[in-house]
Amino acid sequence: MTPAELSSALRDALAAAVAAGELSLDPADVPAEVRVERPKNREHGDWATSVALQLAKKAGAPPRQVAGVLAARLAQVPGVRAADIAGPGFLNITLEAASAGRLARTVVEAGAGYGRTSALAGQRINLEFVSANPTGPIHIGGTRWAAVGDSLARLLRATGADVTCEYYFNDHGAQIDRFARSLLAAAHGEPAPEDGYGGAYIADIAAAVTAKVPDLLALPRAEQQETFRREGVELMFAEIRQSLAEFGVTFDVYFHEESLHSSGAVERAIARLRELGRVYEADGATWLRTSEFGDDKDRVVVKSDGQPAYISGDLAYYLDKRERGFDRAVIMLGADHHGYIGRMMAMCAAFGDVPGENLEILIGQLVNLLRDGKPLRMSKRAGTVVTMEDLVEAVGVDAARYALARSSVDTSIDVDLDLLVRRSNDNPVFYVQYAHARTANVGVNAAQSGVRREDAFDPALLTHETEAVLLAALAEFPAVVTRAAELREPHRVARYLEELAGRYHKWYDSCRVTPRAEEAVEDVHRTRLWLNDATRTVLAAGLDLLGVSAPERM
RNA sequence: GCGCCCGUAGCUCAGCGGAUAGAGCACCCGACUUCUAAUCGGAUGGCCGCAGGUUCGAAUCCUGCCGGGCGCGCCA
Repeated sequence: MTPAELSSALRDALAAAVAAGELSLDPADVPAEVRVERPKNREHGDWATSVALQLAKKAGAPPRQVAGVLAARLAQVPGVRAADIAGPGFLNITLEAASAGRLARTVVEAGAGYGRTSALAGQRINLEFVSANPTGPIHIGGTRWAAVGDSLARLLRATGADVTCEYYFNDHGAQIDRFARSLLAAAHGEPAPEDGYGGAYIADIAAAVTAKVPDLLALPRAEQQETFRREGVELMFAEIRQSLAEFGVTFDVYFHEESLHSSGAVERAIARLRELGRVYEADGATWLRTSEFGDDKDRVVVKSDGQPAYISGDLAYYLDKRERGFDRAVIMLGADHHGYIGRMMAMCAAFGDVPGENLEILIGQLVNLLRDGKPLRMSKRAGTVVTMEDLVEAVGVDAARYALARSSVDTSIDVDLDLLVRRSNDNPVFYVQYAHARTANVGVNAAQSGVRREDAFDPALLTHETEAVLLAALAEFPAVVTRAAELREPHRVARYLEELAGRYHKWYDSCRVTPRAEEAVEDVHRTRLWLNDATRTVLAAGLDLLGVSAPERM
């Protein structure tokens, strides 16, 4: 019996009790869905609901009495072993072992499809993340968005959404000029410009450009700079894509800001807003009335020198996404950009859309790097940047992705390089991966011992305490996936996997799948193999949602 | 000054308004004739920043403080 089935049974019991006059409750007050949850304390059964507490006032009866009515009816439901009233009015439900155990087979037969839902079916989502400027390698912050964003995309797809992952490539504007001048300076052995970029990669890129364009340094300086700009951006872009690919992250669309300017999309977006009466001219500039939509002040979209302001690209980009048919544009930004939320949401509203619905902005807090337990200050200009490549080289893709994705993006996280470099088991990814490897190994041993799933499945034999606990965790997976997708919180999957791995390890410790040498193979072994393989299925599916590998051996 | 995020065990962090607030690490004690000990069992460790409010019930929601981080441009 799955939590969903139990929830339905509870709702039916409630409705029946109302119909029978056992509860004086307005049928309209019967909740459409009765939530069941796993009690923290195992002594409180497999599942629990607080529905009686919530309905007591409306029913005009003490909570425990309401719970009693439900308990009597629920106890009649096949598969339910006991329904107990506890505390102020909780209803604690214990399932028959066989009823809970059947899930093992359900999971194995569903395979990778177990946990997939249709919660977000029909939604067309454009998910934009990383979008690091092509003026340097992806640093640690961008790496966090790569890990979290890619995992979120996997989650959204697992819940039925149609997702396009997009990288907004800021290849337009003054920063690119600074980048070009930095390359130029490096090629001539000059120090980096005051407002430019430093670091070894600048010299590397400059050398690569001069190697590619042989007589470059003989050209007029302005032409040199233009070539460095064009070729440098191209090389940086290739390097970024390469790093992302090695990190296991690929985007469906790499969107170039430049194209918005060259295609006239920026002008069209501003013209649209002008038609809607959202812009005005003042002080020689063109302004957008964002303050009418909750922003602190109006924003300049075309500067008095005639150049489009940065936000104009965002206007055009947002409009472009909507015109491409996306219901929702979801953008992940670092905390240092949270000041944009107001104007971005106002822009969304100015177009006549619904902020928070058509446009969703996820703000992630920053990553603090530690070395020897001390904060490491990063500076792009000084070249003291820890890049995605540095991190991967130090700890590997799996550990890096897992470490960055297992915490809520609302929290700034500390990543201690020395800790991760040590490759110690401080990193929970090993704990989870090891559990998966163990399930695989158990499978191999079972096969060698002649334990075969297809010979028997008798869920009534899964009676050990650790089995009930493990099964309950497996049952929760679809709800975890759905909730993680809806809340855009991939870290929930990681935390769940750690919990599941722990329960598996405990079960492994007390329940053998393969008999000892002198023992015969029995149905209990065969049935446990189903449970082992069900756990393996969920661990693999969960790790996949995080973009982390599920090794067969470690 | 204004805005956003955070404040939970020694450390890093979980915790959809529910029961005795959890995990990993660190520290201490135990379990390797093992289906892989990268594991498991046990012990220790908490004014959930502070003060009010809402509620049958608050770490969770609201308000105000305190502390930390990050932002508040005709930069990109």
